[in-house]
Amino acid sequence: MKSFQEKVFLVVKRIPRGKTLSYREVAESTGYPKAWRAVGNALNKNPNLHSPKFSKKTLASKQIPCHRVIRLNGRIGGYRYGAKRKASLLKKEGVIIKKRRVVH
DNA sequence: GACCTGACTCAAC
DNA sequence: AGTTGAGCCAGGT
Repeated sequence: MKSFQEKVFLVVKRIPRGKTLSYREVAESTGYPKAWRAVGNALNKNPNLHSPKFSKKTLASKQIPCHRVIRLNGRIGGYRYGAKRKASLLKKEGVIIKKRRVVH
């Protein structure tokens, strides 16, 4: 039985480039529709972020694209290395951001 | 097992 | 539009 956070990582991993998912969507995909809080928690401990290789300058997370997970209202939300980086990362992938909000 | 944390969400103001 | 309090949940202490 995979732990909850492993499922989260799995779901996040298969988010296609240029697309975003809300924490709630991710939670639902894992089978825990109301565990969005825990989703954020899981991403915070994301193994990807623990890897020094990907810190600071290297934005792209090849393992887990945690930057594609945003808030329900379209706002960026949080990011271990700052929401700004998350936003620029998203932009680079083709996501349109206006006034710190993601546009569908 | 109880208590605290947090990259969340919702409703109300 | 920004803040606040309550509700939510897995994981760590």
